[in-house]
Amino acid sequence: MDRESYHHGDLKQELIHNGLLLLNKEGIEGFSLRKVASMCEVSHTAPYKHFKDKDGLINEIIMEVWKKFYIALLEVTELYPNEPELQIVEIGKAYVKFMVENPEYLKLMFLSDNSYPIRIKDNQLYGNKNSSFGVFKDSSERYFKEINLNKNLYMEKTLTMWSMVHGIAILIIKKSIDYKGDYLVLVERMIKTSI
Amino acid sequence: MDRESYHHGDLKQELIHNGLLLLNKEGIEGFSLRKVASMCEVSHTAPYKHFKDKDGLINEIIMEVWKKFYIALLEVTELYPNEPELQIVEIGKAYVKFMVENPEYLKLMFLSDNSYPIRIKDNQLYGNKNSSFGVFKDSSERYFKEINLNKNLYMEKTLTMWSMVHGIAILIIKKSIDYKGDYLVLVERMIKTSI
DNA sequence: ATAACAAGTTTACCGTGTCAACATTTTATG
DNA sequence: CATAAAATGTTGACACGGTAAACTTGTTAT
Repeated sequence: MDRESYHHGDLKQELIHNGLLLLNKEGIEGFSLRKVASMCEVSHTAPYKHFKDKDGLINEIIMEVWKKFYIALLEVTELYPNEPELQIVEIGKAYVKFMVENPEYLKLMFLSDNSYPIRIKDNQLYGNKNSSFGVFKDSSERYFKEINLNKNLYMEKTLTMWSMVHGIAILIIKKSIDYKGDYLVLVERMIKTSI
Repeated sequence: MDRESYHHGDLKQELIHNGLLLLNKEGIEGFSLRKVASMCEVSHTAPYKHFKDKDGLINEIIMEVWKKFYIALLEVTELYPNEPELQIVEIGKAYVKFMVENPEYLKLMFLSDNSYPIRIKDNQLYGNKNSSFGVFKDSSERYFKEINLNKNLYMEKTLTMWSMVHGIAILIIKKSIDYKGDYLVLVERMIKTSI
């Protein structure tokens, strides 16, 4: 203990921050509470004053990742306001790019149940505005309106494309696809095919 | 030790078998080599005579799961020989059904890299005959031939649909979709939309 | 001023993965 | 057939990691 003050100041945030670093470096397998604590230079049980247990910390880290993801998608849509078709393609590419650049994130997000589930009712989709899917749904439905698509097909089409982007990202990350080209080009072709 | 013979007989297979049971019961988090060993009534280090380490056992279990999956997909295609369109829909449904019935499997298969990656070369897909994707690709390409689809589109279309099925399965398992209906009906609609 | 609370630390315990050394059975070789 | 080697078990020990309990130090409120 050579901290100037006994109390740390903002340990909770620092634990989340360092936890994310550790996860990126060592993956979920190499992640341990004790390592994170030591990165913050506190004793190995200090985290328990801020999180119920290991999962408590991990869950907060995951929420952080979801937020980063949501922001990444939102940012690209804002680059092309009023061009929903372009937005859709760019969201798909941003999605894959995000996952390829942070392969560990996918595992993380995959660990916990999504806190903003997509609701389907009466053949209609309800996505939370603040969710990544919400961002996608907006663009998608604006595009469908633009091309005068039959409203009955909105749900299937949107869900199909979202699933597709979801799926292709996973195939790429999991190295289930062996492709010697730019994945983003592939994603673009796939989205345009299914649009 | 109250086994009649010192040697077990077929410990390796029994470890895989019990390991799969344990994974289904407790999930990957609750899985431990020592528990599996005790299920087989051997000492906690006996597994090391058959597997390099914990991952060694888990990997063999995962291969087992991939095999079950492949067989499940193959079986439904054999129900509808010479009806590639139906096959495609049924493969999609079987895929989702398999994952919904065994949610733990998805996590497992997701853990390791796929040993039969889909190769893309010169705008053409190469999937191993003995892989789940291979089964799908066959039906898909037969269908495209049937409807005289432009050959240049085979790759995108097939990959798009496979990704879509992949994605929807994950959305459902992860409870990212909140839908009060039969998921298989939803999957069927989605596939028919994108076909 | 001081009691209550928040946020640290130390210690201890248990479960787990894994290594090394030893035991028993089976198989191969002269 | 005998016996050495290989295969397959067991025991014991160790380090790591999660977590609970008891204790300490600082901060805040009365």
